[in-house]
Amino acid sequence: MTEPRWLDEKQARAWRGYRRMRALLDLQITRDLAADSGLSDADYDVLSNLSEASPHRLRLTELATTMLWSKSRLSHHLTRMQQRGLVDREECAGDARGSLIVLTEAGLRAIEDAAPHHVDSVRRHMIDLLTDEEIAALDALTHRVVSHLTATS
Amino acid sequence: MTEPRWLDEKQARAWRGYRRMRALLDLQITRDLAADSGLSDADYDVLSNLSEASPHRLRLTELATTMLWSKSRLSHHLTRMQQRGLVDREECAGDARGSLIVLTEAGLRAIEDAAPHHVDSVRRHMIDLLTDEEIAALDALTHRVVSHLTATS
DNA sequence: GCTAGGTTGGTGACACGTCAACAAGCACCC
DNA sequence: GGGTGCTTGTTGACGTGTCACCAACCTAGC
Repeated sequence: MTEPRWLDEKQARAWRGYRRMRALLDLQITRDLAADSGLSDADYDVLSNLSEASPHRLRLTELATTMLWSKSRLSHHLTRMQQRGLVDREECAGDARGSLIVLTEAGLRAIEDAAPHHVDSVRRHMIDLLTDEEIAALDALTHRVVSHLTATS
Repeated sequence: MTEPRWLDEKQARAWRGYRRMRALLDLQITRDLAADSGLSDADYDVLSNLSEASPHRLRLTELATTMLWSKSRLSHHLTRMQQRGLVDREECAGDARGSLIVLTEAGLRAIEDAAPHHVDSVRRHMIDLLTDEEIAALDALTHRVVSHLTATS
């Protein structure tokens, strides 16, 4: 490290703002989700990904990579969700190692009940507070950062 | 819940982009921090807050509220950091219940060594990828959301 | 003073995440 | 077809976060 290039005033403000929003928004949305639906963020993400899949089932590895989770974490979490009846595991035809994660009836009901509340929460605490220009800027900026991060690693 | 107002295309793109950036950026910055300095995000935040305090010490409750952490979490984390010699606890003159969290010499060295690398990481993976207009938009937008969230709760 | 009610920090039990290791299965190549 | 090496999903141990509870302490009102 030669001469560290510190952030200037504006950059520092933006960075700290981002960090703080991130933390507060997380807390609030987690709270709302738990109060409205009894689900955790993690539960919601798993259910939502499964519900968007073709016949409501996905390979564990596939689910893990799209969620940016480790297989281990997902496996642990799925056993807990399985005990609550939200998902199930099926054997995978064609690959005897694999297991298919299936959305159960109860899981489908859970995500369908939760989604409207969740969208409302996201709107109230973030989206509806932004102008169209800010939405566009956020879209552009986040996607640029995302492609940088997925290219590098 | 009457008629749920789903997100339109642009809003959904921005929201998903935000979520994905958030996750990827976290992973990357955590990785960098661990590789460069052997610190976790949590460690860094604690040390950075302490180093900015007047005589390098803060009440536990004060630190917890500025970090948006529970006192319990902070207390647990501090005992671990204390075992590594990064912080220490002092008795609090004037309030026998309280304890002052103090930055040790080693803790100061740790944060001073870590900071340049950390700033570099933040620049490379986010700040330097944004235009000045985007920085300004991010600043405005995050601070609006933050004040909404702090006002409500 | 002293009592009632709030605050402070800590603790133990439990939920969750990470990491390393593993058995089982696939795929390829000779 | 039988190594060789990679992939898949699971497990156990351990580090970390959450929650409920607690003792010690402050503060105000009487």
